[in-house]
Amino acid sequence: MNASDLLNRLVSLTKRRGFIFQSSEIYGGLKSAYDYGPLGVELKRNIAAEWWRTIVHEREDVVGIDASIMMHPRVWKASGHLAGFSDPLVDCHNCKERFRADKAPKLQPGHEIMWIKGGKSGGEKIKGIVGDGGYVCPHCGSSDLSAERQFNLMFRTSIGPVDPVEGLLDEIHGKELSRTELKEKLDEAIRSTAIYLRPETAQAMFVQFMNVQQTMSMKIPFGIAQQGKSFRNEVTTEKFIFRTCEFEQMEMEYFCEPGTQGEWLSYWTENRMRWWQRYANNKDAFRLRQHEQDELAHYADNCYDIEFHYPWGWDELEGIASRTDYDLGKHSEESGVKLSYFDQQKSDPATGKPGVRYTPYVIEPAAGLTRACLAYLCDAYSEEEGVDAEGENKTRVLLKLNPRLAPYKVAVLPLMKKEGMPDVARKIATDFYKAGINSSFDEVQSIGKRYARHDEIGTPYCLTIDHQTLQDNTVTIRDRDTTKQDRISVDGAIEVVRQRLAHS
RNA sequence: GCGGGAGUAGCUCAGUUGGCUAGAGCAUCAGCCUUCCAAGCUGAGGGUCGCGGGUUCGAGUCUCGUCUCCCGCUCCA
Repeated sequence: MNASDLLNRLVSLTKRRGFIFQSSEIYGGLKSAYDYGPLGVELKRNIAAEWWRTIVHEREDVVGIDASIMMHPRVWKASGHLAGFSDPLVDCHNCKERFRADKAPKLQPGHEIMWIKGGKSGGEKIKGIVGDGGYVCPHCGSSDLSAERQFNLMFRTSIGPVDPVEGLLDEIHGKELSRTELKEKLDEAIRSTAIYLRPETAQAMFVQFMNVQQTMSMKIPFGIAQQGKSFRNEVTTEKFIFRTCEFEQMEMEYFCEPGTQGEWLSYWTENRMRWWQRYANNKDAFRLRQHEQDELAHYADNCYDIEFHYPWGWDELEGIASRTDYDLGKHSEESGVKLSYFDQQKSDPATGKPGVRYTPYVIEPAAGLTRACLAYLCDAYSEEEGVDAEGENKTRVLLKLNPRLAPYKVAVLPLMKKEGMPDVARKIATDFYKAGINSSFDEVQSIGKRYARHDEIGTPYCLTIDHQTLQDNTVTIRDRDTTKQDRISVDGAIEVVRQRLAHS
């Protein structure tokens, strides 16, 4: 099976079985937006819950928050997103590539150059003059370029019931304005009420640093964690749910003493790698990649990516950045509020007096939840060749999801719709519901088809109620991966499943 | 956004040089049957062929536009 096949089969399976649907499908679909169906939402929540459990609940040094998606516009000014998210882009009329103007090869304006008309495919050699931008196309060298255009990568909307454009209309009514003047007034009017959907969850953790540290009496080193939606008006989108304009993040900001960021970066990269591998079948599908010096964001002094081997190759899953004191520093500067930490355990190196104040450094493990869904689905998808009861060849499709991540933990199946088996099964299923173990009661069609269906949606355990159940109150428990069955008592079934989940 | 490929039932697909009421398998639903790894029988529902124009006596088929998906560029978690 090639890479494209795997992705196609996954797209097909996730739709057919109620994991992932295209957004607004009946209206032709919205570009790069997806809805999580009944099984998809379970998978996504299970992954998120495992992250929260291991990052927040099992640690004394990390607490969670859930911040508003809309924040004060100055947050984005301070973070650099308002400026940094607008990059001037240029289209090449010759080879049709688009590139960033500030990354294009610089030449003196007016300088004469040669390039091959027709782009990469070759063609006629022609001469040109470098334009006012002072650069040429980095792909073909052409100077036949479009104007620079701004693409704002944050979603902008306005807050307040009054449309800012209304007031502007009154103001300019009857006035003769040039295009430039009009654009300025329009920008000003829109900016006056503009707010942005957050392009990352991180900033709230910096902005609320003092509130969290003080109310929870947190001592450095400590972390603030958050899961939630973020929005980016991506120039392009691609590959199913891999990159979408609306996406979900699981981010943690770990505040530490300056100078210790190196060891904490090592600690968290190792910790996070182990976490990803823990729920995967193929541990080798995850790898760590250190950023090159020229690849680092301006605020980072070091950064690792955890990459997953997707059907199209290695690509990003989580970034673990050493962000120095950049973020707290910027917000402190912009807001005028001191965002620092007073460490009473240490003494001031300058004066020797007890207690020292400093701006903490930050290690940020930032994972994509929607990407996690895709990665674990890719990891889980398997096909096994075999023969059916008639001796014909068949393919068994199964999602080998870790039981903790699987949408249903248990399927409760009456062997037949007879002899009261459905009633017995329904009672067992109800006990599982009450025990907080997500389970499915399923009596539709033959037992073989039901096993196959649950293999395909990743249900790790099937409990089957058969003739013997009616005699001695036992059921069989079938393992998804091996298809082996054990016979266990009905009364102990919940405990057996709990034990297996605990050890998976 | 640019270049390439694609879009017919829930899924996978067939549909001839433009020509009968658009089909198959699987899936779904109902009934019968009762059998532990995608069983059988009977029946049913489900499509304005992605959407919108155009050409034509006639369009799933030709043409234009548009939307969406996949591949490449670009960007990022």
